[in-house]
Amino acid sequence: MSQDTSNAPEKAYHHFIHDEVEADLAAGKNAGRVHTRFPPEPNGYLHIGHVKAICVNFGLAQKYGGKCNLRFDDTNPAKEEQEYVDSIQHDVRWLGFGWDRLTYASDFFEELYGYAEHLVRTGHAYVCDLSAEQVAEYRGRLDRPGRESPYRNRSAEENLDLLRRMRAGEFEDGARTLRAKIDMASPNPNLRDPVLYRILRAHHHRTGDRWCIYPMYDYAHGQCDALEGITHSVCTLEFEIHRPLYNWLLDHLPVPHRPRQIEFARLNVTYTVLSKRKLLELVRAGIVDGWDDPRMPTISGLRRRGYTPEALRAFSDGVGVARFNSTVDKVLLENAIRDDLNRRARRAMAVLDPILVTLENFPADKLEWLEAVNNPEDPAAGTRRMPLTRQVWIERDDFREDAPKKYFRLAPGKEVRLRYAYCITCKEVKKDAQGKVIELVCTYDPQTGHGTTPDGRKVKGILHWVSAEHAIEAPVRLYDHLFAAQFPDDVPEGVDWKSNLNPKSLVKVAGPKLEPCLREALPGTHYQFERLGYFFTDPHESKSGAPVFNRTVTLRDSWANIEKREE
RNA sequence: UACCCGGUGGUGUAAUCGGUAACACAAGAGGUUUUGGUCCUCUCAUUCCAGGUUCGAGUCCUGGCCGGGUAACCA
Repeated sequence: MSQDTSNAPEKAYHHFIHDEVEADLAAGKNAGRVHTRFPPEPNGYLHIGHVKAICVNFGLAQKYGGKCNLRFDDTNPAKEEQEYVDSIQHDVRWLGFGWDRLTYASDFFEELYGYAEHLVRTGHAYVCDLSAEQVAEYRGRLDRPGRESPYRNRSAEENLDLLRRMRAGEFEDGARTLRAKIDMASPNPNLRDPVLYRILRAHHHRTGDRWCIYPMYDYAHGQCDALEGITHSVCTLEFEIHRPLYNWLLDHLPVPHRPRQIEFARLNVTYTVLSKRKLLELVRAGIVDGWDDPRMPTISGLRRRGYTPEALRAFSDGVGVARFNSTVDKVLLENAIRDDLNRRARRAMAVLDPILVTLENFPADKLEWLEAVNNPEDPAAGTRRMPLTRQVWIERDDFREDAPKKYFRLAPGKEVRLRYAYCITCKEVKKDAQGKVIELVCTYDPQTGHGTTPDGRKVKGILHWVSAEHAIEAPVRLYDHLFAAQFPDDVPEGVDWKSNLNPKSLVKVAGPKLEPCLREALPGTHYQFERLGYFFTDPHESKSGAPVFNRTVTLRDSWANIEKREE
């Protein structure tokens, strides 16, 4: 099992599945083996919810010196595609995990079919001629028992003949099914003679047109687990009610091994949706720019946004594993990436909404190079030099004509420091015809280099800036969460969940002014734009010498909190 | 309305055989700081309710209340 260890070791954590596994180990089960599997259906891209499932399954294998398979649950050819198979493998690897075996449920179609004949021969399954609607009707309701199918008591010989003819393609799609013979009165609907095989003429991404009958998830999953030697089949809570069927099948089949299903609560995160159906809808409707749009909660979207495998894994470990459905605050995800990038991202200056500052006592022909630290958290990152000239850009938000009480940035008559450079005092405000501030005339104090002041006066405000003469421009995209509502799914009857989309989830910055060193930013590089946030050069759209910056996440902004509170 | 599962601070998780509520994030207060970032310190719950067993209950029992899941020839 491979794992990226480029970062600090992740904190050890413990959850109830560890207890279960350890109890099995202590009881001497499975000859001390631990073997899990991550079983995605290749019908969409993996998202942050899968990150948790991946970390749990591969994590279990790592912790107990076991193995973990990647298994594609491809029993429904109508929905599954090779594109998804490829993206899933790529995402799992990128997250830092390597599987023991790569399998497909379809690898076992022949064995699965053999087991079906076994069930027929032993009188535990029958071919049913009821239509889908009739099956549903015969199944009864949640609070009412079902009725037995009139085909339930066919002889084993007849069933075997019909099953073989189903496989041979003698019947129309949907004409018959193979059903387990269990209990139509069971309070658990999964046990009311569940369908095991359906007739479906669809081209399968791996088996092509070899089969016209396909096993249902419930029938395939446990048997695949058994055939792969899986010891702990970890899945989400909604499969809990399927466990009796999972066990019933294993009880009635000559499987080589006995796996065990354990369920945990799937992950939910605020300000996003995590259902594949909805994500697909966003992609198909063109609301986002594909599965890897940086606003998508998909692994590929997060990657393009600038999230790192380490941050995603740390987030996953941090949310814990339990049997209680909960929704995690998205700030946990944001903090995970801030924490990681704080340590590794190089700093640079970028002014996104510029105002021109003219330093009236700075000679027009003077150019001064100032040393700036690349990463205060990592001395090995070294330093760089920034050019200072008579005119510089500063952030519009760093100037107020009428400064609020606790505002210690620039205002008329006030003094601030230009980071790594000198202290400046605002002398004059120039506006255009509409009253918009277009230029600030300031003086600089040449005695205030290197963070000092000659008289020891405190200058609290520190601004990022870029030389107007040297600034470069490049596309900068500010991403925010895709939905404006904390729980986008939570809409009243008849209201479209898409009405909760955040209209400002993507803002393209008009004329950013960037520090010249950023021109050389390579695709796929993390930066911190000081005082603003972490940015990532888009791996697809950046070209050498022409970077495109995606905002991964803003920096924590305690000033914004103060200002909000003061209102 | 049936069956199954669950309920610990604002959020998410902890708490060996029942032994006297921990951690992270958020929020608030303060300190350090040439990023209002980072970092450091402090503050913030009698564990859904009611009974019961016990020297002792978040952990066990009973009854309520609340939440989630389940009626695809989807996974």
